[in-house]
Amino acid sequence: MEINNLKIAELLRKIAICYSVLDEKKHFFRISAYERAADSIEYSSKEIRQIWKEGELDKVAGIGRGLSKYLDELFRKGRSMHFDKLLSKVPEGVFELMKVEGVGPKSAYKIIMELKLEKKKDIFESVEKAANKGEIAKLDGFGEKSEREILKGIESLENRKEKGKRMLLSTGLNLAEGFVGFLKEDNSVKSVDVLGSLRRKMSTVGDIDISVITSSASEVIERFCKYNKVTRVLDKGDKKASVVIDGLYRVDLMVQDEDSYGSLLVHFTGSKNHNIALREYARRNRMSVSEYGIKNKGKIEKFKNEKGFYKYLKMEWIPPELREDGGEIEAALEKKLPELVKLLDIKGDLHIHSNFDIETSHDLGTSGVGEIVDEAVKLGYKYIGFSDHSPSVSNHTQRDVLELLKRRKEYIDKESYSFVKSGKIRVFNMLEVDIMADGSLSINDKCMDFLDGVIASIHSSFRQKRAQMTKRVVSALSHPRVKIIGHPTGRLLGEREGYDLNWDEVFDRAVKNDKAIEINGYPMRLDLVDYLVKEAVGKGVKLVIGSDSHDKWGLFNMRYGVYVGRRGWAEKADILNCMSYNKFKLWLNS
DNA sequence: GCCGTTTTCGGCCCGACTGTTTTCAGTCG
Repeated sequence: MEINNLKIAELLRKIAICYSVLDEKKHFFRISAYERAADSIEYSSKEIRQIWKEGELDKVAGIGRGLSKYLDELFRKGRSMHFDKLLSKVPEGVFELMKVEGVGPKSAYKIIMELKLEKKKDIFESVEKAANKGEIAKLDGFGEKSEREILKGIESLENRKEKGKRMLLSTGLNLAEGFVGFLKEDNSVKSVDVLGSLRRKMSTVGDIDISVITSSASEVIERFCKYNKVTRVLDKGDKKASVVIDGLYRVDLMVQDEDSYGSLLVHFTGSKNHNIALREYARRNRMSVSEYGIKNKGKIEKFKNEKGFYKYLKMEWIPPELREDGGEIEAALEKKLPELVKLLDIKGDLHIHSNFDIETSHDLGTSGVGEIVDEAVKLGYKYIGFSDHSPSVSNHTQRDVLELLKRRKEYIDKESYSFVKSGKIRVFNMLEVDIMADGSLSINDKCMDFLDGVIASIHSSFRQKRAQMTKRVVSALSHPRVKIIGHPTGRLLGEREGYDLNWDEVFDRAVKNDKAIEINGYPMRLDLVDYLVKEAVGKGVKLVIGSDSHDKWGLFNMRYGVYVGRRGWAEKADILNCMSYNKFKLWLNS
C-alpha cells in the first residue's frame, strides 16, 4: 500500500505528539508547525507524493525546508531517520490511549511510562486494570475523579462499534434539528444556530455544535444536558457544555449575549484553519480576534452579526461553506468571492431511479414515475430525467435491451403525460449506463440512440490501478452519446474509499469534449468530492448536480449535492442543470 | 519548523473548563 496523504498527515501528527510529550515548552511552535503541515496535507486535493515527484514540495502550504527534507527521505526510502528516532521514544500505546476523551499526550505518556505499560498489546485493557486497582489515582497530577473519567472514556470508546466514526452530513443535520427544537421550547431562548462543520456542510461531521442567545444561560445549559438523547455529560460551565448523545456523538453548546453573538458565530463556524488565518490577518493589522469580538487599541469591538464582524476586518461576508482557509480570506479582502450556487437555482434533476423493472443487476427504485414527477413539480423543477440502471449485461442481448428500453419509454410517457401536457414539467428519457472493466459501455450505440441522454458510471472492478481506472473514465468521456459521468470517485462514505483518477486528465477531457461531471447528492456518496469540485471549477469543467434518488423522497437529496457544489466554489454558471429546459436540451443533444 | 504589505529574524490564535492545585497544567474546540 502506497503511502497516501492521510497516512502522512497521521505520521506528522504523531511527530507533533512526540514533541509535546518530550518537551512541550521547548518545541511549542514546532508542534503547531507539524500540526498545520498535517492539516494542509490531509486536505490537499493532490497526492503529496505526486507533488514531491514533480519537485514542488516546498510550494505546499506549511511545508518548508525542514519538512521537505524529511518527506523526501520518506518517499525515497520508505522511512525517515528523524521521524523514526522520535517515534522510538514514545510507545505506540500513547497514540491509542489518546483516543479516550480527555486524555491528551501528557496524560497518556505519564500513565504508560509510570505504570510501565509500554509493552502491553491491549493498552485499553491494561489501563482499565490499573484504574480498577486505583493505580492511576496515585499518580502525580491525577486523582480519583480523573481515574473514573478515564474508565468511563474507555468504556464509551469500546461501546462505539466503530471508533471515531464520523456521521453523514444528513444524519448530523437531522440530529441537530431535534436539539434545536428542544432548546427553542425554552422561553428565554432568543435564537438557536447550528455551527461548526455542519454549518460548513462538510460531507461528514465528527460532532454537532450549537449556539444560543439567551437571557438565562445556566437554565439553558441545564436544559441542554437533560435532552432525552443525552447519555453522558462531558463538561458543564457558565458559557458552554458538552454532552454525548446515544453514546455515540459529541454535541457542544455555546451560550452568548446578543451583543457579541456575531463573533461567536464566526468563532464556532470555523474551520480551525479559517479561524487561525483570520486571527493572523487581524494580528498583522494590530488587532486581536476572539469569540467576544475584535480587540483594537485595547478596546473590544462587539458584533451582533457576522456581516459586521467581517466588515470590520475589511472583508466581504464569507459563506460558511468556504471557510476552510482555501483562499476565501484573500478573495473576501479583494471583494472577489464567488456567488455560490443555491438550491433554488436548480431547474431539474437528471439522476432519478424509478421502480420500473428494467432487469438491471443493480438496485431498482421504489417509487413510480407518476409520483416522482408529481413531487418534482411540487419542487418547482422545469425538467427531470429518469436514469435507471442499464439492464444486466449477462442476461440480455442488445436486442433485449432495446426492447426493455422501448417498454420503459412507453411507461414513462404514460405516467408523466398529464404533467407534461399541462406544461408543468418536461421529462428526459435517460439511462445510467455501466462503464465496464475495459472501458466499454454496457449498452450499444443503437440502444443509446433511443435515449435522450446517457450518464456513464463505474459500478464494478473498483480495484483497478489508477491508470486503468482513468482510461475507463476517459474512454467513456470520449463516447459521443455519453454526456455525464456519474459519481466519479465511487466512494461510499464510511464503507468504501473512492478510486483515485488522474483528475487533470479527466477534467481536461471533459472540457475538451463538452461533457459534464456529476456531483451526486446521495448522502453516502457526495461525489464528486468537494475539493475536486473546486479543482474542476477552476479548470472550467461543467458540472451537473443529481439526487441519485431511489424514491420520491430522495429528490430532497439535491440539497446535499448543492452543498458540495458550494464547498467547491461552484457558481450557477458552473452547474448545467441551472440552465433553462431549452438550453439544457440543446446541450444534451449536442 | 514555518513564514514575510512591519520582518530572511523573530515572531508564531484565543479562550473555556476540569481537576488537582494553592496559582496552574492539561485538554479541547
